[in-house]
Amino acid sequence: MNVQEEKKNIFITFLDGKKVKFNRGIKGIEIAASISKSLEKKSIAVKVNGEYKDLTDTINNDATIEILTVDSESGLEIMRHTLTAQVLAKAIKNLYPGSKLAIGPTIENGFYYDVLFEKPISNEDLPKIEKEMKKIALAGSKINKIFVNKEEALKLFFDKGESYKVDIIKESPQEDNFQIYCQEDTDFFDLCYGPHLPNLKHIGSFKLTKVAGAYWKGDSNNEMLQRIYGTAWKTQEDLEHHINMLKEAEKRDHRLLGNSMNLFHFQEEAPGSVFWHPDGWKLFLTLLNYMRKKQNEAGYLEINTPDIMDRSLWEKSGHWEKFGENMFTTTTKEEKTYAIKPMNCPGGIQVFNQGIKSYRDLPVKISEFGKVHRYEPSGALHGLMRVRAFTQDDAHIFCTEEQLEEECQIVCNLIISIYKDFGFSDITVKYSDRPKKRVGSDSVWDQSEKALLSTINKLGIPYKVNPGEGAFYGPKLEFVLRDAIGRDWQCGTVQIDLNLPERLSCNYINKEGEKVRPVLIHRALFGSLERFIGILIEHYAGRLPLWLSPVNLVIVTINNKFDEYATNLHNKFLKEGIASKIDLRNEKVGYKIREHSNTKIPLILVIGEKEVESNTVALRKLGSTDVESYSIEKIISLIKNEKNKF
RNA sequence: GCCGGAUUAGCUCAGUCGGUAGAGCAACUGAUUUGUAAUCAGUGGGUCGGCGGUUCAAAUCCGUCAUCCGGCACCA
Repeated sequence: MNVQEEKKNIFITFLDGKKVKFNRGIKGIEIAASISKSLEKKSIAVKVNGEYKDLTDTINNDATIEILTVDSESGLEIMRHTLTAQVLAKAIKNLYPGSKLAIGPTIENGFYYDVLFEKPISNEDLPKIEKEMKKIALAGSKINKIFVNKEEALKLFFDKGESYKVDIIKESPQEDNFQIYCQEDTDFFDLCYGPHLPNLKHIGSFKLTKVAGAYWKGDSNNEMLQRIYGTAWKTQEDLEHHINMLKEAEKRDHRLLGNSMNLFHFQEEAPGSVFWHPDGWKLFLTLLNYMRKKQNEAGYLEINTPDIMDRSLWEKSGHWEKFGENMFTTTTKEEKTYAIKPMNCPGGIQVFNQGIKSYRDLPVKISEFGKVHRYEPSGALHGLMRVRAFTQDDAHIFCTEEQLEEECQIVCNLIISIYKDFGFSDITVKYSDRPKKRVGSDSVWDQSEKALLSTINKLGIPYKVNPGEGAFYGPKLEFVLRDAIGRDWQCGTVQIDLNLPERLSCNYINKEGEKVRPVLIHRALFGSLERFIGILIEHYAGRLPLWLSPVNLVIVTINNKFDEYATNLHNKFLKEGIASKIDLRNEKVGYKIREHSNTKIPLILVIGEKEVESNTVALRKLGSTDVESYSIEKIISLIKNEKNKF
């Protein structure tokens, strides 16, 4: 090959490894066309060396490429992106010419657009906007792109009155190659990093789902815009499938199930605080006792500390300054100010500080099922997931710097083994480092961050980094579980604290006979019992496994000839420690079964003539229509085995 | 806290143009004695979230507060 040719040609590598020679400056669409007519038609964008590009972008160097269609995940995302940035945005401008567009990105399963409307819109306006979007999509316009420099871009959007776009351009570090996308035969254009569909014929099925508020640039000091959410799919079938999934997920909502299972309620006089009903409290205690057992086995010592302590202690700990606005306080007649504890650590440390500790005592592991109160912002409250009063399965581990990493690992292993018992496998772990608002010196932070990072790396769990999201006193690991509707909630947590031991003067005597500071690990495994119960209810859709279920079984009679047999059986179960209910009502079996199925009792035992004659029970498990026959002894041993599983 | 929406019987919800409230389920009473997800009939049940205003008249219109819902921000 001569030099001339080398200049003219580039080599394109396809995903399957095939290498093909093309002219320098070839476009993605031309490569697609060279493969097949149908690919040319189906293609929507191209991935060049891992970067998403428009089909009309030129490729000037050797590259590995992938031609994208809406069949792929990334192709689908591009479709959603075009839908929001070109179709939704244009529909909004058509219907509300005075509105200002901010940003319109894609999200999991869909997209949103943030807009400042002259007059606020509500959910009722969505069908109208959706109709306009369909009209625009149906036109199937070609999408063209032009490049402009910063000055030109600023002028374009300034003239249009799009002040948010002007802001974005102003803040951009780039000087040239601002991409402006427009639709042929219309005057609509928008700034975008792309890529976009080549035309609107590729738009699939979509639905606008909700309107919500959102701050400009996500900063609560800025004005609030309105955010329109939508979901989009390749086909109508996919869309309907997704909507049905959402509907099913809504049925798992712990707030609804908690009501129908009679577990708890909330009321106006105590916003964010739970009224636990007998069965809910039973579940609560089952979890608490489970954790108590696990922690005893792991060498923790359980304590209990005051709920209300003097302001001075909270000032000393730093909470008063850093956490004050979230604390409930109370003042006595003598005008002494107390705080209701928002955290258990200062109390726990007072227990550690009693007496002199030797290095031989470490690590000291002190646990407390402490109920904490936090004045959470009203808009944050959400069923059991976000409350103002909750019980933590809290513990504080005091150890030497040498022990720190190993102790963190032991805790992480414990968390994972515990989540396994509840059927959680896909746990997200987040690592958060130093926030802006913090106490302690930077060298202390360096040390604690290093310890936590190396712990998680040794453990081999994949994790995400949340820069600046740590607690004010130290970096943390968070174990995140997902609720039925896909919202993430922090449950377990491991936090290193090199600050509080200093502030509250913890120490131990080392080998050399010197007083030194121990390192403190805060950790919670469920996190909050309330939140964990919320997650559990949604995870199991209310069908709690037998060992957790507040009611193990209900005995249902066919008619009142069998009352005596059923009552004896019920009493026998109770004696065996089985949570049994009995239903002797004069109702049809179907009626009783329906009712007890709705309250999610795991086992229904039906008693009729057959059972009385053969001294058996007819067992129907929740969610199944099969009926099995068991002898009394067999059913008792089965239930007891299941109950004592953990 | 912020934006939008909601609040009517124990629960789920209807209530038109402003004219003093209705259904289903549940509860209660009676009949029915029933074999695996709703037997029939009757009865009772409401300061329409609180307070204020407009009006001859307010569940309905306006204001305000509270709570809840969806997000945002916050989240030790």
